[in-house]
Amino acid sequence: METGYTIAEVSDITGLTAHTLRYYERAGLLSPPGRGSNGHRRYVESDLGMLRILTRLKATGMTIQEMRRYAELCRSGAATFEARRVLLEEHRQQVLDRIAALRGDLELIESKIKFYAEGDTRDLAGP
Amino acid sequence: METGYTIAEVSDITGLTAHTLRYYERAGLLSPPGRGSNGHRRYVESDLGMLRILTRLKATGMTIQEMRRYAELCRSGAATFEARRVLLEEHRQQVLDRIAALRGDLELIESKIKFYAEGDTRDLAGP
DNA sequence: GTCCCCCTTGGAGCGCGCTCGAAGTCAAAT
DNA sequence: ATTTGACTTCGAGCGCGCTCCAAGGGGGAC
Repeated sequence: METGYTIAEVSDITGLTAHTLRYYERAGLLSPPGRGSNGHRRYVESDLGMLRILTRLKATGMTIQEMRRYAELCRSGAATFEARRVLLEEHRQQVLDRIAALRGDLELIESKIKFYAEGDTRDLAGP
Repeated sequence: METGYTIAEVSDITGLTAHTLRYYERAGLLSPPGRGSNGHRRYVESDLGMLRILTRLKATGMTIQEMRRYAELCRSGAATFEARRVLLEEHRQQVLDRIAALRGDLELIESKIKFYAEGDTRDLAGP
């Protein structure tokens, strides 16, 4: 038995398809993993750690480009800790801003819901 | 002077390009507006009202397909008030769920920020 | 041997939501 | 009369993030 995880195992663990995992590698989000004696990819724990944070970044709206930038910093060693922190803090702020914007957008939607709930035929700007 | 707004005026008001406004019409989000004597589109207040809600729906992640469904209900008259309310309430819940998910995703990102801020070289799962 | 299944690569294709370009019409200004 | 400029239609093109396909290899079970 070889050490590490096959692409299928990582797919099961992360919920990403094998196709997507190879795509992430091509896109520079994931450093090319080692290979087993049969030439198949063998992923290790740190790959899983990277995928965990990448999926959170993606879920919060980070683009592939920005994720690549983060991944590049990670590959450049501990000297980039500060740059990574800054990058993540900027992203954090963007997410907070987006949550605030969503709340604002919800207000109009909720006023519309109220309008429909009241069956209010008075004028409230058509649709 | 003809009544209503030209496509350029609506573009200015909404921030959507004229191209996008025509696209929304093609896509069934906006009922075809009236035309001036020169054949140009003349938008009216209710079109602006529709665009206001559409932009909020879009900003909160609704797809064009779903917006078309809403627009179709709007075109079908007051009998669809209840259906529109249900549609908007379902969307509202999805947005609330998404906000909650974003908050959850932020937690991992923030733990990572903390890790980098402390320059903590102890093991905390690699990248 | 010969199934079967998982893996490999390279490259094409897709759905979304625009975005743009070409070619033409019309009205007002010069 | 010509130029300018805003509008019209139709259809193609684009960037993103996958998603899928074809063709092939390697290894275990029977």
